[in-house]
Amino acid sequence: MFKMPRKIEYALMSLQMLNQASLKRLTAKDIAEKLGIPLQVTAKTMQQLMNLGFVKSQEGAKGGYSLDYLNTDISLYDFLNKMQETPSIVKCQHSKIEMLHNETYGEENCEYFENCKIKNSMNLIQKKIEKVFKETKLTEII
Amino acid sequence: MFKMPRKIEYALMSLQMLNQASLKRLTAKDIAEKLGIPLQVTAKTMQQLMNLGFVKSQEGAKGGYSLDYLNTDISLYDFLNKMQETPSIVKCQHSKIEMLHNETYGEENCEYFENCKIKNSMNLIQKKIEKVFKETKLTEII
DNA sequence: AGAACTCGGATTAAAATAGTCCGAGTTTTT
DNA sequence: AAAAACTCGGACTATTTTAATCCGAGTTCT
Repeated sequence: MFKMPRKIEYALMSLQMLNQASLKRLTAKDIAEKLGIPLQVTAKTMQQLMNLGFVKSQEGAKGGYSLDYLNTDISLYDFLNKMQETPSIVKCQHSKIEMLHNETYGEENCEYFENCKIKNSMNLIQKKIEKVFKETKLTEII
Repeated sequence: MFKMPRKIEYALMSLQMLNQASLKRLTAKDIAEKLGIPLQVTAKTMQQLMNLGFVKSQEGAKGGYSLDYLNTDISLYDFLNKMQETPSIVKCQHSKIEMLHNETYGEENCEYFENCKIKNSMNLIQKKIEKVFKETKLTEII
């Protein structure tokens, strides 16, 4: 349990490679081959990173991706959020996070919410987990 | 991401209810109805908790379950392990944990292991997550 | 014009998770 | 002794989530 989605791993590994390449541009193919990740998957990942502003892209021949250093100085927590991933150990915690994103979830997101006697404890753990991700900087990883 | 399996939630909620019932025995049906969890699922959960020694069972009419206080004084981390759940944020971390259980996994459990440049950072985060679960006692939750 | 790229929607495959079914055994009650 | 009220546990099915692929289109360099 508690596995990160592969798309997050792919994103982090790709960002790391771009960071090491410094100003040099790398194509999705370059990255895919060096890491051993399927090209199509890498391409998709790069596009998402592009849309979120973590990398800059250059289309066409001689094109490729380079790191956008301006936007990498954030916490892993914020990075995950931007990648549409929210670390939430139980459903009722997830709904709280989603609400920040203006989704229409209530705490009743969990069908057991009313009779649940462990939610306070879960909330405590949730906070500690969040703390770990908030304390970790993206730049420490890549 | 990072959701706990429902079977863990069910187990914790059930243990909490048994704890509150103190010495009184509760049937799977009692627990299922009060919590709103399907009976079959609750029954399965209770059996697992029984096999692991967290609860004592009495078969037949007037039977049911009661908490085995002797075995509840452990960390949430150990509880999860016994329930066959290992909090591991990435595959290569998971393999390490599995090895403690004498499974035949290597670090190559992850196909990207060799070229992966983020595994050290992931390991650091993994350790912090583990710490949270090791510091939390089962008795604090139930 | 052609080669080498990125863009992004749509689809499909695979895996993990959750829930159900059902026959059997045990203990109390009538 | 039979019925009722339970637990036991294997096998199965459904659902959801996650991962991977397909493919037509647009951009830039040579």
